[in-house]
Amino acid sequence: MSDLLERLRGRGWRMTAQRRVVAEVLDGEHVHLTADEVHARAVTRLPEISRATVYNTLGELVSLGEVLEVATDKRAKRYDPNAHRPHHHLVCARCGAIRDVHPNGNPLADLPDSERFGFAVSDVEVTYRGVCPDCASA
Amino acid sequence: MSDLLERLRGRGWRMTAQRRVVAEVLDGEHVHLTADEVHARAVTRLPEISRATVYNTLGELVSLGEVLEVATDKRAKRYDPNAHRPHHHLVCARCGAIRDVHPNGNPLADLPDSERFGFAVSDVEVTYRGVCPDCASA
DNA sequence: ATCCTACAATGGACACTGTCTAAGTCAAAT
DNA sequence: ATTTGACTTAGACAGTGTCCATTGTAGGAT
Repeated sequence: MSDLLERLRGRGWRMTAQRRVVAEVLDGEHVHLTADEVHARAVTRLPEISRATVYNTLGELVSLGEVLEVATDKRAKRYDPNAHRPHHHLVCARCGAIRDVHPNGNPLADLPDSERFGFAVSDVEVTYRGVCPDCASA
Repeated sequence: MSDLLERLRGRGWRMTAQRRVVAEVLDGEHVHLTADEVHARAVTRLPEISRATVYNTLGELVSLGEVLEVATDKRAKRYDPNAHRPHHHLVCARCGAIRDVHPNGNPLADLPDSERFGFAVSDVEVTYRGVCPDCASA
């Protein structure tokens, strides 16, 4: 994710130890942490980082389009660093595990004009639910 | 929605003034209230109804399959009484207005086995986002 | 190398959403 | 009318997120 740090610096983002740590924590595939989980992991690397800073930084990353907010469970928002390849989510109904998925077709095209109520529809978010292999065998 | 009350009574649901009021508040099409909005409206009809009762009653209606929980915005859960006709949602990105929509096709079929990660996929939820006519003209 | 200053971080208070509990109340079966 | 167990209540509590005044600092200017 050093390319992320590069991109951000190129946009005039002021680099601080806290922001670097947050970006590092978010690195990887199939990462979908809540803000407090990000904070917990960040603290192990930078003990004095505050919760407010993590929230602020996550909010900025979302505004910059580098990270997506995901509302798959109905509790906390989760943050998904995989913002540059469009994808949807598959969530385990029991344990909450989340995988990124790429369905066929284009759901946007499946919403006829008669069902758009005059909206300018620009985006669609698909959440599949099921039971993951671990929970099924338990 | 008196048919709802009938159905519930038929299932041995004990009828109380509070439950009746909650069910009445939820009546209608394109209704997607948060729990506290339901409480606010219920209070106008039954001033002493408590927040806990509204939460309990909504939870029971969800368990009974009479009302759906919807997580379209990332704040509070919303409750959708339109549980008997499957549908998805179209949300205004500015004002949060929500409409029920019925897209073509079956998104479940669009998730190939190779993208299921061994999950037993049982459900899919589609949220379209855009700008509603009111917000577009403002 | 040092200084400045605007931007960032801190931490604690606050707000919102939702859950829980103990005690009181009431619908409905008898 | 009585009884009983389910329902309701009020308020405390927990988790998530926001805000603000203060303090600290990155990075450009000197």
